[in-house]
Amino acid sequence: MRKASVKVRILDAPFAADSEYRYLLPDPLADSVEVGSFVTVPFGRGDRRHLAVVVGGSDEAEYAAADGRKKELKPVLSVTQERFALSEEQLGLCSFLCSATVCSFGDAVRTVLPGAAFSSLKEIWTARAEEYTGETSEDSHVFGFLRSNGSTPLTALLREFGPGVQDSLRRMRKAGLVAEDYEVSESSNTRTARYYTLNVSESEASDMASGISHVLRSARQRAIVGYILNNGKAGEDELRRQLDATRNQLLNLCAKNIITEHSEEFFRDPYSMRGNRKPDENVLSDEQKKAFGEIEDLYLSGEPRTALLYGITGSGKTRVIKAMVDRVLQDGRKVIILVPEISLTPQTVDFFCGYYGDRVSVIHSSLSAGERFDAYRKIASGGSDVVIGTRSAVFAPLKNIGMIVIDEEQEHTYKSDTSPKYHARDVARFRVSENNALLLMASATPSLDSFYRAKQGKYSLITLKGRYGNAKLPEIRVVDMRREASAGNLSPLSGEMMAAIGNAGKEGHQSILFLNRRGYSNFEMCRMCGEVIECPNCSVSLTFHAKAGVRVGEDAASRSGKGYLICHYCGYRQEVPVLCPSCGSDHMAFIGYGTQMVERELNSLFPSAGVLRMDNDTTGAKFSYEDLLGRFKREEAGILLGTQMVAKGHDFPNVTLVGVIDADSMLHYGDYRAGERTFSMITQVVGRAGRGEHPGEAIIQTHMPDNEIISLACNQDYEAFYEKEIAVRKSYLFPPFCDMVLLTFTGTDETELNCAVGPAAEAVSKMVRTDFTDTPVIAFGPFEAPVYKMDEKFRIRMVLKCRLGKRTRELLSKIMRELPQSLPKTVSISMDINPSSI
DNA sequence: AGCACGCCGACT
DNA sequence: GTCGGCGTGCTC
Repeated sequence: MRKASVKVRILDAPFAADSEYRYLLPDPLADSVEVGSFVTVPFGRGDRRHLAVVVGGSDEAEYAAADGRKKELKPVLSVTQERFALSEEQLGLCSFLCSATVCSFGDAVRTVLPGAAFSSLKEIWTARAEEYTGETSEDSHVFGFLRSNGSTPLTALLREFGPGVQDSLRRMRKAGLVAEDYEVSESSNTRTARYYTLNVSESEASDMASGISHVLRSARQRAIVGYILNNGKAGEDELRRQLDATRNQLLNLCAKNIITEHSEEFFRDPYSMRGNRKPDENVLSDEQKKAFGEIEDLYLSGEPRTALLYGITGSGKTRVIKAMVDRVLQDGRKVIILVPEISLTPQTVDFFCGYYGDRVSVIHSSLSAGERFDAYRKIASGGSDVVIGTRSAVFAPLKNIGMIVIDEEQEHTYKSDTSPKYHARDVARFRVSENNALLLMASATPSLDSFYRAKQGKYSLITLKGRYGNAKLPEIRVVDMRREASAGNLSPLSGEMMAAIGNAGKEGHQSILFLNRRGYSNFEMCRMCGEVIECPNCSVSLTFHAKAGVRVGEDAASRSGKGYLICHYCGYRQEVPVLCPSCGSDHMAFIGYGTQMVERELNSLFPSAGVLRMDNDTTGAKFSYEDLLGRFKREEAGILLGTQMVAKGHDFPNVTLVGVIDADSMLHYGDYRAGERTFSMITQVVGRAGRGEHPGEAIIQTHMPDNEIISLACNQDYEAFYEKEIAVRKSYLFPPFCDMVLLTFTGTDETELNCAVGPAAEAVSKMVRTDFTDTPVIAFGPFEAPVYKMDEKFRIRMVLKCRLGKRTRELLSKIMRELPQSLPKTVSISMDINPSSI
């Protein structure tokens, strides 16, 4: 680039200082610097070197400083990371992310590039003189250290000498005694995760863990064995975090042959082996042909368009999508297909991998950093025509995108829960308009947002009504659990449910049961004083989890030693108290039920059926989803019981019964989307039954058979549900009739947080009042977060209802820039625009 | 976030 | 009179 200077964005600048800066472009660098190049530049008073990305050129060589005087620009020092240079579209994506999520430019760059390809500059110090000729003894120590150890990263020096070392280094640099160098630290590709399994029988392990056998004298080692026994296997990270285990303790246990160490060698791309399917058999029904035609017309318009493909489960959405992918590839253009979660939608992934073989790149969460990087380079160099993956795949560096597909469009996994908190749908819309391409969203239960836009004509609505083949929607029965209770049945399973499971088994069919609550019992409570055992780090009750294979009685004494109380928010675990910690009574009761208890119930009711439980506790290890689903598909078990994860994915032709054990459980979250989520979940689960030649049946257990959402879900009537729900949203002003911004104040010191929040909220309200006298922005709060204390941090929130636009975004950015300055160091703020849950 | 400038209290 | 506390404001 032949320019006097360049405009850059500093990558690790603090949010308040995150703006465009200009630097002189020295002649020797001019040829290797382009828009999108990564460079290093001196920044701040100390002229520390920072990584920056070039966003443009300029002819000027000076700038006006804050005091109005002209100042000379500093020079660009070097060009680095040339293989990562950002394309025009990627730069645009970064700016888009910044404004859409209120994040720094650096955060955006790191999101667009593979993983943490490079995090920041590593500062390395080296002695540059033979002898120390300075004055202070501190300096002489540091100098001596550098002399004898050679070049040392600053982080290591800080560890060795403490924060004062920075002053020493600066003094000695002035005297020419030491010098720093910088290198870009790329996250290593060789990270191998280690995990451990038992090498002794369960009963031996159990004796060791409880101390009955005296093999293990250290409490820590006993805890480790107990943990692995309880979980089947355990990762090293997990053991370090949960039990403070050290590598030495683990090696010790390995040496005693009690546990075995494995390293994560099968971390490879599990989808690379998928065979080829014949590229034919995609015969569309008349209705599907019509849908395809409409979508094709939108695609051919040559303008950015969005289509919402709405069709009930089994209506063949995937076939229509496949036909469109073929159509786009024919033109030599590329396709991105987003799925909610790879391991939960294996059939979609298999389907496309089968057809397109090597031309597909799959991006999924279990790729190691190195594999992720390889996939990125393959895609960037034009080696893939189709990219299929979870939300981050929306950033795939494909050129000439013709279509982006979002399958199961309503899923909340498309919204990132870490900063920058982007929604893949928004990013997809941006890329589609950059590429004049088509955005195709598909769902059986679209989000209210999208269906509303479709109804308004902003999206083109394409509907599939028929279930193809001989598949019919299952017959649905609703069971009133209040009646069960008054008839004396206190089991989580109603008489009707038990009978149906039994019948399915007798006929050689399988059942899927859905319960959105893991663990054994919900919580432990004292009958005498009402005390509920809570997590010490979070303001939530602890859930009782039984150890694998252990039968559990009803009182605390019989449960102690047979499991743990576990926090679902931070992972904290403790033994089961037999006596109430508050009043000392021994009347401790366990309330509520989860998947573990239902599993036990099923095993005793149907001892020969075979029960597979699928929840977060049984799918911890890599590929255990695939294992469980595979075993169920091969009909090694008659009953699949699990949380949300049983609702999606595989076709199980032999499943005739689907049971929703507690349809109400999700309705009671204080979230305006609880209804939407309940509806979608029930609809999905019900759609699992009767996909083969046998008619299906669904049983829905509820305490509120008259609840409108439950009954609409039972009737599978999405449109009636939509009409009802959209009216509620309109009258209470919720999305899609407004945008929501969630502002969270987090602090470790409760008093300091509480003192700071009042004035901060007042400052926010004031900004809203002064800047927005015309457009309505309504500020609510501050109030405590639903889980006020989590992982030893306290959280207080504000909610802004507004309409996102240029000015509102500026306001939000101003809040994030200015508010932190008036907050104590222990309090931080974060912002989530249109959060997936409240 | 660093880093320097600047304006007040406990020391020689 | 000076050293040093950390409040305030800027970073091309």
